[in-house]
Amino acid sequence: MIVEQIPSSALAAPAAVPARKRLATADRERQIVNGAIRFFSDRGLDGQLRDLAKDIGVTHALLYHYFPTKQALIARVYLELFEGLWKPEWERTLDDPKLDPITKFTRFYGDYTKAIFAREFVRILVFSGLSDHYIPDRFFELLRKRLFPRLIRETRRHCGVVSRAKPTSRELELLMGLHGGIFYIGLRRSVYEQAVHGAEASEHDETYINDRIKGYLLSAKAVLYAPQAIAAKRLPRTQRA
Amino acid sequence: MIVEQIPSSALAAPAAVPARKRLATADRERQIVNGAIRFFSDRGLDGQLRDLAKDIGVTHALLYHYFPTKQALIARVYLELFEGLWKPEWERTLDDPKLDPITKFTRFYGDYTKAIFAREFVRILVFSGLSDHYIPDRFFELLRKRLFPRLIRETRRHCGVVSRAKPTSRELELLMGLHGGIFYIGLRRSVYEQAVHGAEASEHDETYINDRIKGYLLSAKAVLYAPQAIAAKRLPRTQRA
DNA sequence: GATGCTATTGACCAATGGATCAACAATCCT
DNA sequence: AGGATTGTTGATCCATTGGTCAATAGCATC
Repeated sequence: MIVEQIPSSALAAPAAVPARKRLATADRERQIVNGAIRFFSDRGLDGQLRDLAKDIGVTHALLYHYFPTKQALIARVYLELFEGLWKPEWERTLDDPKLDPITKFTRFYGDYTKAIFAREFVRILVFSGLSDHYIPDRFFELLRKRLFPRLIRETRRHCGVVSRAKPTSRELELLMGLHGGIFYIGLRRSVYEQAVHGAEASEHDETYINDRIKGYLLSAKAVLYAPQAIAAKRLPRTQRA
Repeated sequence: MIVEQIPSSALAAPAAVPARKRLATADRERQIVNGAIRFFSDRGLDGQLRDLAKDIGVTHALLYHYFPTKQALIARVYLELFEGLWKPEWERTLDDPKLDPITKFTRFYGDYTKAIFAREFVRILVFSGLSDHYIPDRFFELLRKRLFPRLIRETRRHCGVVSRAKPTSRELELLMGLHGGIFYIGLRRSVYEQAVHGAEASEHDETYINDRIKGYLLSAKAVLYAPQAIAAKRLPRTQRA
């Protein structure tokens, strides 16, 4: 997604530094935007344009040739990072009548995390959350509308419940336990920068995520839809002698 | 924790603005530190000292009378926020031989979240994670040493497993699913600022958290320690026809 | 009420950093 | 090759911001 893909000449910079390289407008813009995504996701939105420019290998004045203000550049970064993130196929998978709930959950989260765990995305999501709330606002809107209802529906199906009623807070919060627990992997990796389960690589994510999915679906059955669970719903809390 | 508790006179500022109020050193320092915690947790560590000073109601020069540099003030904020966070009683609860695992988990997370969900802490934890990693580094060290081993031990006990072996990645990651899912509540509330399950207040946290705990312990039994789970451990993933 | 201590301030400094612009030069076109 | 086009730069502007300091004014003590 965020890999530099500049025509050819731009990257080939051998020993002799080409004092001034003139790129096609579109190419330079691409280069700046990609550089900005990487830069801002790393240093935060307060990062200095002069440093960004240095990273790219141009003068900071040039940035103003392509973007009127720093804010405009950030807006572009937001846009770029956000659009193309959501894959409509995810919804198709979750709606596919031929798949069972576990498969849907597994396939969805396997692919979803591949996109969502991109370091750039995780960090800018959080940066944005801490300042303006631009990204989280839009992102959660997406999740609330397109994702969570489907996952609740599949959870119910898995548990043999047929209701088409609006998801309850309790159902949603149990799901958020799964969803948030999964996102936590990305947070540990890209924000806290703590080693996630031994290996650095994200190769084993899928195993652990599948464990969690299985656990979630299992517990939904017992916690949400078992008779005693429904009975306990009214109690403020489970008081223990 | 972070509530302003200044002697009396300092807060009573009626109509006539007391042009210059002279406080005891300790009181003013307290006021500055508390103000700094709130300020930096809100605006980030890049917030300007002049703004912080304005919030407190003093000149920014005064801050330099109490702290030699901005960095020193931030260090103090870190210190203040971090020390006094960990309650040794948590370990006592988890080690109490008279309690069963579910009770331990429930009591622990009920109390732990009360401390950890403080807006100031969540945000500074994340701010720090995104820049230096001071807080997350120390905090996770704490969790890894004092908390996770105990929770794994109790998980095993709950599942009727007696091993005293070092926690496996798989066990840890399932636990991280619970732990991270719970932290996610704080993240949604204090960083994303998305409504958490309808109500703004955190009154119902406990109910939802208890659901998750029950779900976790239940699924641990099935996912980690059931015979087929142990057999499946070696497979790269659960291949589904 | 006079005196001394020091908490507090306003003014100032220097570096930072977003933004501007005239001048320059790489590429394209004829 | 010569000229037009425009991508690119260096110099500069100015508001911001961390940090300093001499002067001021609360408060305690006698």
